[in-house]
Amino acid sequence: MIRTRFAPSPTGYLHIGGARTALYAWAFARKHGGKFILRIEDTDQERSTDESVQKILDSMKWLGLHWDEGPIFQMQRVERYREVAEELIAKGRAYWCYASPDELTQMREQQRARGEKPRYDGRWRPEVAGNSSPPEGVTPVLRFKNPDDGDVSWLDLVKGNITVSNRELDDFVLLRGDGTPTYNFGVVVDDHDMNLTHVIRGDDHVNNTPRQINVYKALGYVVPEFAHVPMILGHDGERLSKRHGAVSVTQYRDEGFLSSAMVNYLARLGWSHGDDEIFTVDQLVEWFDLKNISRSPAKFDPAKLSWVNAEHLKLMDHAELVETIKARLIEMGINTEMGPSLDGLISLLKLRAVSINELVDSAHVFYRRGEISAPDREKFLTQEIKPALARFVRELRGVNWEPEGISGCIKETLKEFNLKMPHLAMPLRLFLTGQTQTPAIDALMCAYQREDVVNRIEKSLEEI
RNA sequence: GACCCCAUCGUCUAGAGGCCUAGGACAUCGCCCUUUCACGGCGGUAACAGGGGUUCGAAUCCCCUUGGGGUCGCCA
Repeated sequence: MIRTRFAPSPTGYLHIGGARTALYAWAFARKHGGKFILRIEDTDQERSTDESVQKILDSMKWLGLHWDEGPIFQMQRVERYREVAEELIAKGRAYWCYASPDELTQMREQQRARGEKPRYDGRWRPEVAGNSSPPEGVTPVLRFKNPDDGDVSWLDLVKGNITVSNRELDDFVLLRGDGTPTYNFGVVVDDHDMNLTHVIRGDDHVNNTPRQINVYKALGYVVPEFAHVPMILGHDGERLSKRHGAVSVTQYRDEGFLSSAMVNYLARLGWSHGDDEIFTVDQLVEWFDLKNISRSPAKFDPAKLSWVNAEHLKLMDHAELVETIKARLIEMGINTEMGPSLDGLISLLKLRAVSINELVDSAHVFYRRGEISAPDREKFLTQEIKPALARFVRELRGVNWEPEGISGCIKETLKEFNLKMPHLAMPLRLFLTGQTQTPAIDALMCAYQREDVVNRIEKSLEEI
């Protein structure tokens, strides 16, 4: 049984990069009929907040990344980490270190000054410190006794073979002064206890993996499979962060993006299934394979996300879309009964919109009597076209209320008065919406009730 | 600086030695459709980072260079 997890730290919102990693772990579990577990890594008491937990949960639910177990909070498992720590001490693979933070900072500065890689020098290893007595007033941390020689290597399911020399690793902290576990320790205990078979996580953890593998081995645990997913970069080629604009998942939701489009775009960013661009969540699950995850980092492209969203808008269930827009319009205090049929209107507008918000914006002008601007009035509503409009509205009463019928009526009037299309179409657009940019005038008029259109034109004519 | 990883159009990618005169998508440009704005249709510009090998043959394998990303915390 395949078991994967997503293990965010609740120190902010769920961003695009984290969401993609979660998506891959989720899709992999679903594809293989396994379980997907959510774990909250809240051992950093300073920065973790309940608010962040809620934001992350909300984002995942919105994306449809439902978890089978959890959320499991690490802070509720501190006893367990202590227990495993004791085990490590008993095995001679962990020891207490009394070096103060200042002392360590100084040590690293000196190493850097010498051009060396900053690393703990093992000054409190039993064989180094001997029986020297601990200094007063320092609460010790527990350190892992890393092997001195040899290599650590694993077959990464995304990146292939990776090897790191133990000489590059130092004795990292397992337990902080306050007894809470550090990331590299908690992760191993949890991933083992939760029977995870595949650890799918961000690229930034590649360097932590050899340390963790050493802990697995020291404890006699089975080492899981690892798959390190490359980061998502901003347009400038640097790691995606707040200064790159919208990077939180919920922000895209609030801007009117569809979760199906978000999932589609995120999945496609750094993963491929041939030339397929637009697909559903079900297709993603069916097609998903770690082998097809790209090994290099990808740049986030908002323009393509917009295109994907527009495509999903067209694909989405129409009735559901209409309901969504209707709810939003009602929220704005707009009565959708007074005006064109929303169903028909959305059919026209959704072909040109990128997001739900844009659709709401473009739809709402059809339900309020838009003021015609002075320049538009002067340009399009001239005395010359008044007779043509008067004639047109009379004819309108008798036409077949279909785009073809209306269009025929427009053309006949144009011919009779020797006018061009804009002479009629622009005033009609203004009468109905106050706007000059609308969908095709015949289809648009058809979305309204005939009586409504006739009344509006007649009333407007009086004002010319 | 040290270590790890990566490298095909501006961007996301297809490509697992001959199917590649390198395909698709977004973006961009042009034309058509439309006497509104879009959508749509058609077409164009545009890439194997460089240098060495291996091979009858290399975008695909190896090495070096260059470039990019990541990591070096009592953050995760």
